[in-house]
Amino acid sequence: MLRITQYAEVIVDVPTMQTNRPYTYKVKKEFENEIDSGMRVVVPFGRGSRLVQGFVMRVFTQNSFEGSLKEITALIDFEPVLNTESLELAKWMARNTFSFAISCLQTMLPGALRAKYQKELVLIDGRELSKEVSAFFNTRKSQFLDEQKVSADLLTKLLDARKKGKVKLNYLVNDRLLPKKVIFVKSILSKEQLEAAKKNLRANAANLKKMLDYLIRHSQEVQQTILEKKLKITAQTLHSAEKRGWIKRFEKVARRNPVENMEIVKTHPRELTVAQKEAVTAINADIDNENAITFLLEGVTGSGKTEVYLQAIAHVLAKKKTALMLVPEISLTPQMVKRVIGRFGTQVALFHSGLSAGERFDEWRRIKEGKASVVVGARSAVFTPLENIGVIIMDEEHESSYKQEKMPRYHARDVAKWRADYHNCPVILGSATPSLESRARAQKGVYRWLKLPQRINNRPLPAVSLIDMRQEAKKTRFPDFSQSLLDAITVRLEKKEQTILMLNRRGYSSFMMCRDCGYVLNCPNCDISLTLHLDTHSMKCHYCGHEEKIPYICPACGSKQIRYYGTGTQKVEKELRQLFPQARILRMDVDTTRRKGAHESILRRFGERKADILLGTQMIAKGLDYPEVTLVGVLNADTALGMADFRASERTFQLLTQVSGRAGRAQKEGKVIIQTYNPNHYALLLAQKQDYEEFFNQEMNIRHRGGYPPYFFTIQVTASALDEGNAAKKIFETYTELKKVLGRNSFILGPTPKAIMRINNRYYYQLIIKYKKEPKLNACLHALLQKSQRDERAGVMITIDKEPLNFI
DNA sequence: AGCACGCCGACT
DNA sequence: GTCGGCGTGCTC
Repeated sequence: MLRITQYAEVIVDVPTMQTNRPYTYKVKKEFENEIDSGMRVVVPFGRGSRLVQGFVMRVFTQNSFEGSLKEITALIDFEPVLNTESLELAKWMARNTFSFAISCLQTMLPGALRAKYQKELVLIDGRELSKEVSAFFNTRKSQFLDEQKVSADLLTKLLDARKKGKVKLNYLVNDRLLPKKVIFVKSILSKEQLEAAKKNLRANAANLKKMLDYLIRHSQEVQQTILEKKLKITAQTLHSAEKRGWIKRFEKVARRNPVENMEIVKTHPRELTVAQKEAVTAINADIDNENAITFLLEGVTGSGKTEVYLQAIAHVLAKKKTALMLVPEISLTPQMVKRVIGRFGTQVALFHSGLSAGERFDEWRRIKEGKASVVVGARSAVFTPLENIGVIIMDEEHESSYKQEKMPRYHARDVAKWRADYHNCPVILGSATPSLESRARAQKGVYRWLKLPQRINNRPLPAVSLIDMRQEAKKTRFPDFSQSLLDAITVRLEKKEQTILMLNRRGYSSFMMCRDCGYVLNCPNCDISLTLHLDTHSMKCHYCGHEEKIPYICPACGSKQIRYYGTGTQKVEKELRQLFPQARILRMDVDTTRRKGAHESILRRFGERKADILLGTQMIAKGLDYPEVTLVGVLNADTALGMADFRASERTFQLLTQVSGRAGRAQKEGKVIIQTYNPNHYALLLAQKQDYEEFFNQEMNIRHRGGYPPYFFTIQVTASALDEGNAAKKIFETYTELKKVLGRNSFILGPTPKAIMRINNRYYYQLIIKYKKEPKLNACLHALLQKSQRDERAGVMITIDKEPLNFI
């Protein structure tokens, strides 16, 4: 019988421009019936044929590659981890975001499925080894090599031994996949035997007795940790019971449940307002017609957008389809999660960065196996392998966290629309303050525009006052608090109502400066001042992580007159405690929420009214709904306005509108106090009035005059190098190249050095292309990247960011 | 990324 | 003469 040789196109895990294309491999006979596209494989790559992970993109029989082919070493998966849709999406994304295909493929999988490489040194000839090398092997035949842990001296000796053929270097590809093993406990005695054992116990063996009592009552197996918690006993007791032959302990594979300890209350569909009903009807019609259309659901805070989402999801589920709901990381609060799970139960899968690698993997697997039909998650959830999607929802669509800031620089909104096209289903973009881009598209009829103009029960919007801090700051001893805000807090404390205080920290930090000579402590690697951290008692660089002691003497002039400028949450907390010693204060910022679950626990405590004041950064602005909060204070509304970014007003308006919505959500009337140094700025005045329409009009005018999005598309090209001159040279070369190609209706801003020109000793230069229509631009930029491969050798890197959100 | 090849200077 | 520096090219 004639056998046909199979070949496979593989994308290898070598993230560089040069290797960013499929390579053809021969498929061994033994894999012929197993191999499929979307599987991960191990392949030999490069001259040394080191083993790397790869993704099979295509299996075929007609090979056109002329050179000699290597064989696939091993299949990592029994079945594909990526389906056809994911592979197609990855290809599209790589092309559209100027990213490596391998990076796109990797981001679609949970981290646990990403390859981990280990280097193994194998001893071949043990004679005449140096002392250090012998000590490294320490009688073993092979040893793992971690370059980070081995001294530079030993490393050269090891590599030397390798060159002499005494030692061989192997590359191992491991899976990080880790099914969770849980220890279970089960009694192996009968009730009678247990009773007998209990009688023979010493009188003071209280823990053993507790355990025997439990076992007598419950004969089924139980998880060890749960038993320990329930009976307040330790593993010690269980070990001793095992030794006595009462119980057996054994391992089981378990699902990690991210909402294990959450109390879920069943929720029911709510009565809809007229506007909500109209929205649901319109959406459901397009769900039924399998229309890949985009809706913009614009509704003020408290107008019931979530209920619209939930009813659309219910409609989809009734049709035996699935639903994807994207939420910003920051508003994936327990409140929101409870509401969705309360409605749809165990078919909901959660997907966000707060989960451990194991939990993420388990949720991903549930989705893939079709055991979850609703996915709620942050940005990366847009890639979850749901099949037969009936609706995709993106809440708070204006949120900048939907755009990934590192390779691949995708926007979840674009991916959502791509998938909606693939599945023929509608997308719902929801927001109280839509991005100008989306709102403009709705106006032009590109999106279907749905509005929820009324708050539920016609609750009044809270009264918002702007406080001019230019005057106020002079009056008080505490420059962060105006008298009006202090008075308002005092009243809430007396009435036992709650207060939320927000500190806008974007582009803002507390730094150290010498009063005598003006010296500012900067990072040695980056062009940025170090930030004071009171919890670790150190000065840290937020870009490269550099950390050093807090200076008490000026390093420049030796003066002791050192001051700390800027407002950090820690400093404000200290001031608050002085001002209101009787108040219970909770602080929520990156420092207090780093630990897993800390975020939830702070919010829960506040929700249980265990604190009077919640002080935090932007992260408290969204999604919270506490009826007892009647005062919201924004300490510094305008730090974002000071930034040279055309989106500054938009961000400020969105944030203030958002945070104002936190006050007075129940019966009690809410009050919002915004402290600002720019009380006449239109973004602040219109946020005060909660007038999105007027803000949209004014801002669009400004964008039109300045030639900014949404009137123009933008692309940012960055060149970076260790040597400043090389980076500058490259960006000017790029500029000249682009000038040749661009039409007369397109513009280039720059080239300029970036605002923070040096990060981790690399210098950054950038230019921004503004265009309306440039059909050849994509191809041109790809050619540019292709050509700059040679410079990459010299350490000059080019990155391209389509529609960047940060221009600095 | 990682490895080999090759072309230069400074050493046994 | 050869050892080793790292610029350049290539990986199915």
